[in-house]
Amino acid sequence: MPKRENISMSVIRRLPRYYRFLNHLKSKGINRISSKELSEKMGFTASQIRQDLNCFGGFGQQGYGYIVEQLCDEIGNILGVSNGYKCILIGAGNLGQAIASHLSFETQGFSMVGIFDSDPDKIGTTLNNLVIRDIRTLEPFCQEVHPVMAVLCIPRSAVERLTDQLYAMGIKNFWNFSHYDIAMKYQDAIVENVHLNDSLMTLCYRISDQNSKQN
Amino acid sequence: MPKRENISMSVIRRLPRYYRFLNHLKSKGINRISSKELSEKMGFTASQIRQDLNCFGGFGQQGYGYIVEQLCDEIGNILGVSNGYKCILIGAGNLGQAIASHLSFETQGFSMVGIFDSDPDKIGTTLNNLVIRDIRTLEPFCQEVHPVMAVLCIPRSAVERLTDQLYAMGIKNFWNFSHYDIAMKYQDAIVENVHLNDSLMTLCYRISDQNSKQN
DNA sequence: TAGATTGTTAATCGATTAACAATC
DNA sequence: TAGATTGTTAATCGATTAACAATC
Repeated sequence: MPKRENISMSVIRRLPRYYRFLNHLKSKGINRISSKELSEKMGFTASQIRQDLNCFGGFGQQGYGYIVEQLCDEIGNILGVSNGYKCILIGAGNLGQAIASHLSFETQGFSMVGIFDSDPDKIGTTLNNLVIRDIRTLEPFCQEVHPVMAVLCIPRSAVERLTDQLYAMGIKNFWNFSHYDIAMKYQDAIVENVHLNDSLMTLCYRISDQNSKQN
Repeated sequence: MPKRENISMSVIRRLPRYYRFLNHLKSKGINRISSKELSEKMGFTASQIRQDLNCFGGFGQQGYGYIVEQLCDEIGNILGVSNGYKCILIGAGNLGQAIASHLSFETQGFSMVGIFDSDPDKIGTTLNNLVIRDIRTLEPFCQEVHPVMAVLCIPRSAVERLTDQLYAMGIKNFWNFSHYDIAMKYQDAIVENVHLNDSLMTLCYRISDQNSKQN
């Protein structure tokens, strides 16, 4: 199997884009593609594409290119899209609801098995075919079901205590929408942060910057 | 004023983190901080912090450090947090609702002035104190109010036509939650993408990768 | 003044791009 | 076989880190 040794985050973050684009090509019935064609359509360089792919193995054929479906499957395997890791959602507010219903977790490598909230009005109602459970029942639930990842859609103030609890129960992988810095406290945790505020402020900077240059 | 010339995205993406952390220090009543202290608390190197800040000007005092409130204000200005750029939200589904209510746009440099959707059940109802308008009234609205940024919370299939329309009306800045590649088509657009699926798949890769290493 | 810490230049490290030999 | 395109090595570019002179 692949060579794969300390792949850089720069490469890893491009994998989903390749996967998505190859799926798109596949659905259009395209069989074969060269790194040059891919580069033009995706806005990378052909060199980078070949470098990236060769971190994991030689998936192409010299003089021919890559077979779309095969490459797509390979990248899917590398990403682990069919692993179905059990995950739970903490916080069924607006954002939690959006996350739960917007993403088809099944096809992205995860399977949502539980949703938790502390709001009595929400507990017992259903979201995305799952009952919203009382956050106080988190521990017995985890002991029985053993989820491996938690999606954190709760305010920063609530995150510290909850991550402590989750970490103690063996959940060390987080998709974190709060601004609490989990990776700083738990060095061996795998944390993927989505900082919407930061993203928005970056956009703000870029608009401001362009405006100031036009004067 | 600042030197600021072709700041790299790496630097720009760290600015919101500085801003957030300095606000936090300010709220704790801390007056002064050195790059060394900041580096330990934020997980950057002191060198990097000084390099980053000096892209925009010399905000510190030799032998003393930085005055928290002053530095915070400077970064806030650089980001343009009080610019109040008018923006509109397209798509009031789960994600759009979450975005609209989760973020206090006023304090992030933007002011939400309109929400649009095509669903008759949603049109006319209110969200975050704004009436959800018929997407067909987008053009007259924009001609009157002149928003400068659009938040796109609509499916990929709807984005192409809509961005064409928005671009034609002079809106060239986008906070894009879909997977349609706006920047590829409109070279002069400023696009901030939030690709939740990609983020999730990256997490999936990292979990899979660690698991495979433990065997 | 002496000590501390900045601003800035130089060195290192890593990521991207270019070049080309291998080979389908 | 000739042409095309990969896999891979070498060159370039950019970002991070280290070092230190300037100075509060």
